[in-house]
Amino acid sequence: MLGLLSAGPASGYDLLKTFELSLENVWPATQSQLYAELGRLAKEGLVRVAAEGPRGRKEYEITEEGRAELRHWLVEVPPTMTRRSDMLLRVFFLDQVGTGAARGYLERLAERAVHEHDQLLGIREFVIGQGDDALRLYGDIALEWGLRLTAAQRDWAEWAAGRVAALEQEKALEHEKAGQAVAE
Amino acid sequence: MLGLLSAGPASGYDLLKTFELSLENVWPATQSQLYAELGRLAKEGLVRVAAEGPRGRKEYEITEEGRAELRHWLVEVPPTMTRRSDMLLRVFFLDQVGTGAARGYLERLAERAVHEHDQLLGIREFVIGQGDDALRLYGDIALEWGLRLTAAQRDWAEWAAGRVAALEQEKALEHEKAGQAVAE
DNA sequence: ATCGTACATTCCTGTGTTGACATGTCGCTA
DNA sequence: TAGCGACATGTCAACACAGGAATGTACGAT
Repeated sequence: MLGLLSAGPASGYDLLKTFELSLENVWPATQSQLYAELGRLAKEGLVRVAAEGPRGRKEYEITEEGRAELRHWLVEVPPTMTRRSDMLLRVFFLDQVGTGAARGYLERLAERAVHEHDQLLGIREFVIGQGDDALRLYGDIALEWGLRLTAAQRDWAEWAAGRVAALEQEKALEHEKAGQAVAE
Repeated sequence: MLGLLSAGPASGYDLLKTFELSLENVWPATQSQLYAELGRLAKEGLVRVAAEGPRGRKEYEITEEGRAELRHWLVEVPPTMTRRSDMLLRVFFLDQVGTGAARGYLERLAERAVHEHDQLLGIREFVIGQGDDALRLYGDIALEWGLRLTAAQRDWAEWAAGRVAALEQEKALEHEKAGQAVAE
């Protein structure tokens, strides 16, 4: 929120829209959180109510302290790598459902990755050439991350489905062999 | 937890160790959560206390209902893609700190990705050839995801740092030109 | 003039998550 | 045999988060 306000003053409602439209991919937030956080930030002096508009609108702006805190967070606080992926967690237990269903799961992951990749391409077309040099660059860099991630996800899921298919084949062969042995 | 118990009975303490050792990368959990969840699962009939050992040890085992629920979750509940990456969120606001610091941030991301990649390679060496066919396969698939993710992260961060460096150059040139114009 | 929609905020409930604290047992070894 | 370290479970307070309900205002179109 400090980041968004650093680009100019906005109300809680404005910020909410921004989260829904452009930031939901990297940091979803609900309105309860948002308004609560605005209050907290105001109490800490990192933001301030700059103006009150119609409909009880309170326009917030970032303070110098807030800007300093933002810069501090950006460069000095070590980023925490996102863990906790239920998509990956399931992979660990995929042996519980047999090779067929496991392969299906991985194939669906691949499809999904392709779908998300396409959506990101659409966004890129849409935002192309908007904003000034610096803003465009960093937006572009973030988008590129999504593009690479979804591409990697697709490749991986397809590769994994292939590995499972190989195991399936192997098992089928063994089974056949065992059947022959019994027949002899 | 149902997944872990599907491989055989274990106590809360055992599960805790497993989370710390092998699952912390995809799904960290604290002991308070763990014991609370075990109680909840027992109340719902998805797990059952199979035996009581020394030191008050309670060995849990998965029930048929639990196994069914696990299978249900694995194949029918749509996986939620992990969003919320503070690493990526920062990128959006990197124009607040200037090109130098921004480039530094991205370069550190690249280093970090290389480091994590190496750690995963170490884990792969360590676990190679453990477990039966199916278990090894799915563990391997999960590990491969980490490998590909960290590799993509490194490539991306290096590429992004390059883009920022280009912008830096461009700005320096403009500045120089402006200086010349003033001098003339 | 009025009615629907978008604007705008606040509060509430339930759940997930973390971290700390409390409590106690068993087995080994100095 | 005293004590340490690993084993083992349980509880609590604080906070983050999601979803929704309640409330009201202003603007634009018919």
